[in-house]
Amino acid sequence: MNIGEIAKRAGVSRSTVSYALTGRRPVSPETKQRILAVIDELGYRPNAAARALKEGRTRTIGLVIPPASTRLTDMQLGFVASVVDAAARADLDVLLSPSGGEHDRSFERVVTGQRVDGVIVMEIRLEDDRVARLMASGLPFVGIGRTRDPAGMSWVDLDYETLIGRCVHHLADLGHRDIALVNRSAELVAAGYGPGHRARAGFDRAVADRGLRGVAVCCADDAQAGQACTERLLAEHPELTAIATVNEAAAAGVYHALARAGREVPRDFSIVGVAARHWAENLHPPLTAADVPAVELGAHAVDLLLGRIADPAAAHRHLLVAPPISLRATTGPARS
Amino acid sequence: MNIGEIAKRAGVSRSTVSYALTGRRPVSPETKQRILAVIDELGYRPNAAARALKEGRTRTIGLVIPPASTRLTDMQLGFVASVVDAAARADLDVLLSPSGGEHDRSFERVVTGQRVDGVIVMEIRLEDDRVARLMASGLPFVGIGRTRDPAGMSWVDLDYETLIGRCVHHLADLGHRDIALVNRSAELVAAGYGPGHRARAGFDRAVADRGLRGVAVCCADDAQAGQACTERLLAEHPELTAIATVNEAAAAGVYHALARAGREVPRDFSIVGVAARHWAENLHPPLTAADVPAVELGAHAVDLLLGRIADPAAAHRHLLVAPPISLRATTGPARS
DNA sequence: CCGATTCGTCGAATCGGTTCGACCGAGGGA
DNA sequence: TCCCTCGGTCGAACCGATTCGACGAATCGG
Repeated sequence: MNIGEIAKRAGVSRSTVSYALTGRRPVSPETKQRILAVIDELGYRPNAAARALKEGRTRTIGLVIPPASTRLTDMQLGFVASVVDAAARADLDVLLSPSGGEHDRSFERVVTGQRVDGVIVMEIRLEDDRVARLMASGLPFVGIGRTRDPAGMSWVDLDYETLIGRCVHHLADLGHRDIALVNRSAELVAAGYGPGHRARAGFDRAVADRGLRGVAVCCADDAQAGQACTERLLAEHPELTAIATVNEAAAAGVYHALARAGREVPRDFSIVGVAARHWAENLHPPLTAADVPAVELGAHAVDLLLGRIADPAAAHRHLLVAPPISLRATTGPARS
Repeated sequence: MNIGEIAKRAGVSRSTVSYALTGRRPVSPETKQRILAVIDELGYRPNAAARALKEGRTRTIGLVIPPASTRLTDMQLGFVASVVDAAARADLDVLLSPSGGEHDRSFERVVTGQRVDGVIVMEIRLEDDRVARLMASGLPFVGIGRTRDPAGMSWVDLDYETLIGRCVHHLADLGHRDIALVNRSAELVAAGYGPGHRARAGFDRAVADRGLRGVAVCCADDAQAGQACTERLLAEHPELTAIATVNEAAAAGVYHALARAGREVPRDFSIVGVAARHWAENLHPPLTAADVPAVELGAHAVDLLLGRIADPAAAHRHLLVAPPISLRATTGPARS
């Protein structure tokens, strides 16, 4: 089932079979026909390893994901799905590499074993070893997320700073004066997780700009934490009338805590966030939120990566998106 | 940066470098030391394609997932994560292949291009082309899920029939006489999706065994559909006092419809299901459910696959699990 | 009508590893 | 002392593709 077998059965040389398949040199119609017939009959496919060895590229990209121990959020899942999808459209395969935790052998294999033509890295920290490692290795890569100083890399990212700013302005426009930010988990923020820091910065700035009173808290990524966190918030700051959140996994808990506290949304209390559209729509009532365009970001990341693979010396590019807030059912005027 | 370069700098032949690395022939301590020093200095890693070509195996497994267009459920995500994790522990890489839809080129590449040593296939249908294709190809594979007649394959699966039977018995024990099954989507069931069919069969049997009145409906995989579906159910069958469900994504909608209908859970109405633990615990109130042991199933699938790769002629094995129902807060005695 | 292209094909080299057979020297048993 | 074994190493073959140089035949321009 290799190219030699095909050549023998078609009565030609191995190189002719290769040329018939790649079209890189002319082959007579009759010969080509004969070769293709044999290939079809035997179900032959070129051996990927042999081809990769000779061509020096694998037609595979790596996708570096957080380790399985940390559950993927709905948003992250959206990135994975869209990257896989976009790669499939470009006839690329995707090799998964959990990084962080104990799985750094996997990351090393992917980076250094010439297994992939390029890498997409998710969940980038403000200071990120993996980015440094990739830069040193010279392997083309694109970040979904960016480091503190991303000048030397290509990336796509959500503009959390602007996004949360918009959320705050939206609430301020509705008359809210006392608002809270429910951020991602304290561990993530402490570890230098970019979205956490940027959301905080955007919140602080917008609150100052509008002369509001703001309180920011961290919250683990699940509904229980969201509930506990909101209950504490309401107890310590009864004057609050609105919450902005970047923690989609906690949102259901926020709702629940408000309901138990007798605050009806959006009549007594407003919530606005950043979340996957699917997620926002499935909450009750549907969450007013900036819808994360995961499909667009993932596809763009693949595009950028293909560009870097084609020309590793080209200038770096990036995409920073700030999708508009979709008005759903969780924000309303502040009660005076 | 190839083995020849290492050999030259260490002053030995290429084969000696290879033996020093693999240990398949003795190498003197001094020589080995020298070689390792050079390797360390240059950061050399064997080229994966060359090794795969010569050895005839890739140290990579394929994971065939549903196409991105169909959102992964929390449970499916759990399988993916656990497979990736288990594979990483065995120093295997995972190649993702979305199958179905328009991405069958990806599936073909994986199966036929000798890119992987074996494949794990998720979301198997009662009649499944991919399984037939894999059997014909001779590539080792393991199903997460199984066909109607899975004798010729290795697989792991959840015993939905038993599981739903247990749910029904649990409800019957609590005195419920009129119960409904909220199944997966009509499209999935029509397409021969095993869990849908087996859940239905288990429901029907248990209902008959206990002399209950049961009604089974299909429901799309999201909260909105769950709500609509439950509202219809309550309108058409006001006598219902309990729901059993295998549709974790719809559960939040079921809750909401019940709340809007003024049925308090578990006082007026009971719900029991099959879901990821994480999911069940994050609902309010926490769902009484059989917790899907995704980690165990995924790890076992990888084990089975490694077994088949090691000995493709060995007898097929499988694992059918029916985890016990975790009592949480959504079932109570029927009000008489 | 002849030299220069072009077409169609072949053989051989190559990619970077692993592995087999062979060789040399040292040590052990008879 | 001789022969055999074994440790340690080398050179060459091989895995299955792509690609380069070469070569005969057909075609084209002048």
